[in-house]
Order: sequence, then C-alpha cells, then structure tokens
Amino acid sequence: MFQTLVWNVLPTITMAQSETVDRILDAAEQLFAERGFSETSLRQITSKAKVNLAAVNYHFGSKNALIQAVFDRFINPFTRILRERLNEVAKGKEAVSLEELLQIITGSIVSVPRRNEKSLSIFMRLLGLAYTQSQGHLRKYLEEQYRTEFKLFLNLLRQATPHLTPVERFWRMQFMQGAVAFTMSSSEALGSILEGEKGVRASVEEIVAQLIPFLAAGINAPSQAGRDQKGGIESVEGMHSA
Amino acid sequence: MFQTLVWNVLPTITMAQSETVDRILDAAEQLFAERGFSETSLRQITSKAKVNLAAVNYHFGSKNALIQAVFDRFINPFTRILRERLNEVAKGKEAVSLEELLQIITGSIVSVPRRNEKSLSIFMRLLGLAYTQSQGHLRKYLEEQYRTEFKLFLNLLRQATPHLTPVERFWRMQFMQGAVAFTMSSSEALGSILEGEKGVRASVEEIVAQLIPFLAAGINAPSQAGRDQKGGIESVEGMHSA
DNA sequence: AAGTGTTTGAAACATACGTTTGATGCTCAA
DNA sequence: TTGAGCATCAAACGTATGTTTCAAACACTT
Repeated sequence: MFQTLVWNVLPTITMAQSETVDRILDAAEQLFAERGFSETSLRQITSKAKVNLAAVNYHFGSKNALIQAVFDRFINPFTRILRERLNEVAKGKEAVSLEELLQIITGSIVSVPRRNEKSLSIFMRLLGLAYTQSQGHLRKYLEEQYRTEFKLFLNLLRQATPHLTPVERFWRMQFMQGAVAFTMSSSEALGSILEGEKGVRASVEEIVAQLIPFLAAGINAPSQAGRDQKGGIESVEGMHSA
Repeated sequence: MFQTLVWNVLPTITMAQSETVDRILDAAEQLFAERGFSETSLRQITSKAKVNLAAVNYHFGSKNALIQAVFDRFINPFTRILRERLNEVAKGKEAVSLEELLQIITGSIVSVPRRNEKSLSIFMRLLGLAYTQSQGHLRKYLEEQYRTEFKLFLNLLRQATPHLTPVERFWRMQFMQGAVAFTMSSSEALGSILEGEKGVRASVEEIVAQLIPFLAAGINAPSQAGRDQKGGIESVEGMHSA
C-alpha cells in the first residue's frame, strides 16, 4: 500500500523507476528553477507533469522530500566525481594550485551527465536558490551530502593559499560561493542562459570561463594581515557552510 | 475612509507617520530578513507588531506594497548619498580608481542613518533576498530606484578598468553583486552577524573590510582577451541588472 | 483466470493565506 | 456637544495550499 520513500535509497544507481516519478522530477526541477520552492505548488507540478496530484505524496511522501529528491539526481553524481578528482590530486606530492582547485570544482560540475542542454543551468540555479531561500531543511540536507568533499577541498585550499589567515580564507570562500550561486540563480541571467538572447553568450561554460580568473585573483588577493588580527577562529572545519 | 498609499510619496522626508505604520515596517523588515517574503505571512507580521491584521491592507494597500515600503526606508537615503558622492568624484579631473569606487559604494551604504545596530545587516540581507527570490515586482521596483546611480557608477567603472572588455566588465559586475548579496543574505552568516557568536566578528564593517580587497583583485584580474573575443555586446547600459 | 500487491484517480480534508467588510472608537474642528 | 473623518477591531470572505482517503485500474505471479 505504501511506497513511502522513493527507492534511490541505494545511491548512485538510478534504477529505471516509474515513468511517473521521472515526470514529476522533471516538472518539479523546472518549475522550482523558474519560481522558487515555496512559490511552486504541487498542483502546478503535477499538472505540468500530467500526473495525478496525489502521486507526489504517494511516491515522495511530502513536498519537502520532493525538493530533496530533485537535488539527489544531481548531487550524487557530482559529489562522486568531485571526490574522485580531489583524492587524485591530493595523492600527488606537489601542492595543488588555486587555479587547479577551481578547475576541478567547475570541471566536476560540468562533467555531471546531463539529461538535456538546459539541465546544467537549471541545476546551478537550484543550487543558488537552495542557499538563498530560507529553506532550512534543504540547506541542512545539502551540507550533509557535501560534508566530506568539502573538508577535502578545504584542506587543499589551505595548502594552496598559505598566505591567508583562516578568517580571510573563510570569508573569501563565502564570497566565492556568493559569486557563483548568485550569478547562476539570477533570473535575468537564467533568461539569457536558457534563451541565449541579448548578445551575451551565457552558457555555463562561458560563465565558468569568466569566473575562474575573477575568483582566482580575488582569493589570492594580498592578505590584509597588518590590519586587525585578533578576530581569530579556532578551526575552519566547524564553520563551513557549504 | 481610505488612506490607500502611505504618504511618503514625498520622498526623503519621512513625516511623523502613525505609530502603527512604523511598527508594521519594523516587524516586517525583521521577519522578511529571517524567512523571506513569501514565507512570511501578514498574520505573523501584524502579530509581532501588535497591530490588527487589517492594518497592513489599510495603510499599505497590499502585501507587495508593504514589501516595497520596507525597502523605501533604506533605498531613498542610500541612493541620495551615493549619487552625491559619485557626482563629486566624477567632477574631478583625475580618473577614479577601482578601490575608490568600491569605497564609495560601501561607504554610502554604511553612512545610511540606522535605526539600530541591526538595521544595516538586516537591510543587506533584504537586498540579497530581493535579487534572489523570484519577486518580479520587487526587482523591477529596485532597478527603477537605482537606475541613474547605476549608470553613473558604470561610467566611472569603465574608466577605472580600461583593460577589460565590456563582456568581462559585465560579468565581473555580476560576480561582485553576487559576492555581496549572497554573503549578506546567507542566513548562517546573518545568525553570526546578529548574535556575534562563533568567534568570527561578522559586523557589516568587518565584512566590508574583507570584501574590498577581494573584489578589487577579482575585478582587476588580467583580461583574458586573447581567449575568444567574438561574443561582443553593443552596449553595457542596456544590460544592467542592478 | 484468479488473486495479489502496486499504482492511479477523483474527491475531500483541514488549514493557511491575502483581502474585505462593517461596526466601533477616537480626535478635533465647528 | 455635535458630527465628520480617520483609525482600529473582530469577523468573515474566497481561494489556494499540502495532505489524506478510498475506490478503481493495473501488472504480474501462480
């Protein structure tokens, strides 16, 4: 009588699943990207997906669970790829440069298998929304999914930016997240991304190409260490927010 | 019988206004900052403000109008200050440096008269939300309020970064907006800002001090002009999104 | 072909929302 | 003191939401 949670409890392997589940996920991710989470109703989703309203609660259990399921389809392959690549470069004896690190992250995002040409920008927009809309459950969920990869990344980042104080490193990470998430979630920009209009090529690849020099220079900016040094923090691990 | 719109139709001068109106605005801006716009109900606002539910529609006309009124209290003084300072440096014969420009913007934000010590960070969080939540009416409204100051700023920025192509300048502006808006709207960070806990001093002044070197270095990063130059755009004016 | 468990379907549920109403109280000029 | 205009209040309005229900349809083994 119940199926309760959708069965991708077994990770990575996305067994065939029912037509209905996929149609719901497709419609949901698109509508969420366009309007946001609380602004999208289950009725809009099910009607776009051409399935019965009750199907969402039957297959996913709740709207919040559906939101998480939408992210699952991307997050799992992404973290897998990212983890592999980070581990690989971490093994080498040479210290990894900041540019390399940024390339690894963006490269991992871009290598996630896409369902269609829009799916990557939709995902980036969703990620931006996730950290911006006040959806507590989502943020917690994502941080859990990311945790190990994020720590791995932080370790490499520390080696790549030895001239920064922990406080500076913390804030510059925050700024980086912001530049990425906001740009990807800016609805105007998404319009350009999806339609390709306005004369600006705004493919994800183009944005990434523009982002990397900006971020590398910003993060590598000289330390202001002379300024006011007493605001120290004990551990960067405890304060990650991605 | 009707008061329809609140009377700050006359700009800048915020005539005494009723107790009720101020209490509603105070409660609304705080709740909006905590939960977002569509996630905050009029009932939450009026009950926090200890006024009757109908008062919002009586004094403001609608929830959307209330949202805009919340922004009015900040935007008007801010744009006035910013415009004055930009005009001032634009008059000088010397070209304005990028660092100066960033100082002017952040300086203008900080000089806006504050109602209390939290009001600045609340406003920054709201600005972040405004560009992030898909509130079409708000975004349009804000762009209208900003327009002249933004053009002024863009002109000075063009002079300060002659080595960048228009496309690069456009994207780096976007990234800057993102770093600022996202950082300010990150709820975790807001928590630290408001409570001052976690060992990180996260006052707006501290964040700004961290932001400026990051942004200056990022925006001033070497042009990638050799890369792929054909994605030109005719005019930067037409594409502003702030 | 029957009978099992799983998936759909139309309808209703309870609740929350933004907004409107109309009566009541208030202030202050006449 | 009266009366007009503004402000407040409790209550209701209509609509939309997420979720539940239960019967009908389906798939598939035996």
